[in-house]
Amino acid sequence: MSHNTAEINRQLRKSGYRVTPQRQLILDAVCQLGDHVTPEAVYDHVHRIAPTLSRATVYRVLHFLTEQQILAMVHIADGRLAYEMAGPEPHHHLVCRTCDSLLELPHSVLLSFRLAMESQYDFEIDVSHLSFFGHCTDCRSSAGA
Amino acid sequence: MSHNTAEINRQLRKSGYRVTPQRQLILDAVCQLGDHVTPEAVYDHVHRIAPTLSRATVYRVLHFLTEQQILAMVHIADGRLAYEMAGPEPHHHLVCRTCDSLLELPHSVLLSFRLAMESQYDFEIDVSHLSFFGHCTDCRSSAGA
DNA sequence: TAGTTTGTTGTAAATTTTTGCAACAAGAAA
DNA sequence: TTTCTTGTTGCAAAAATTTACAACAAACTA
Repeated sequence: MSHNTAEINRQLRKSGYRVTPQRQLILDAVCQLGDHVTPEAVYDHVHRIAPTLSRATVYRVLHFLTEQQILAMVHIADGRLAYEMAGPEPHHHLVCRTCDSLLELPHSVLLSFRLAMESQYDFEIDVSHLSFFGHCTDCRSSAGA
Repeated sequence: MSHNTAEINRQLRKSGYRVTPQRQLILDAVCQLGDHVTPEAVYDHVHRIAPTLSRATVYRVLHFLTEQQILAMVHIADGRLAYEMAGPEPHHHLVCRTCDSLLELPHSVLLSFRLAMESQYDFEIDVSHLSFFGHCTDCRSSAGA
């Protein structure tokens, strides 16, 4: 848990948005809860602190903070969504379809791929976060075959 | 629309599953409706033909056919899910976030990336379909900056 | 073809996520 | 501090997705 609150608040106000207690609570929650935080986990967490804070607000704020690039949207198993802090250094995930484990992928391994798409297709891939699905070491070896 | 019905049916029965009219209708629908078919689009389509076919069945069958690798799950914008036929020839998409255009990516450009993940992380990426989001040539040049 | 097994479906309810709208309140200005 | 504008929130309802369970029916066997 360590985001520059002052800087984020300045950024929001500068863009004409407001800094509300709800937004701060939700941002803190994602920050504290870690790498792939589900909306429900955020709601459970903030609801203890602010019982009137509604689910609708959780969803809206998560979406909003993602648009502001303060959070990043993460695809976890079976098409579910989660969120995490959007650090200055993007990272990505290898998601195991069998055991749902997440493996972090450093941004560097995607740079060449991104450059290739840019030079070959003149297409600029948004790499704030990517998830790749497949099967991890353990599940592959225990799958028989 | 051209999937080998007989072969698929044989595959299902061999695995102990059943070939039902609902499954065939839903598979046909995805096939006809093309790339990135949403559950709702499937439901609208099959519901005209079989009014009693329920939404629950649509969701269940889409999930089931994906597990059987007959369909592929596709992530479309803002975390929504869609489906398409999982052909023997995987292909991928560059999805423009501005104009929604689709650019097809031949499977070959992903092979080296996939091999890298396998050798470096011992993780086997499922590449039946991948979507990358970003911005295409046209939208990048007209976006100013 | 009739009988049996058990995978599937439809219904309805539970969950999850989104949305309309009136009341509220953050931030700017006076 | 008070006032004003309008971005935000909470509520409740709508929409999307999942799940429990009894009835149904696909596929196998005789």
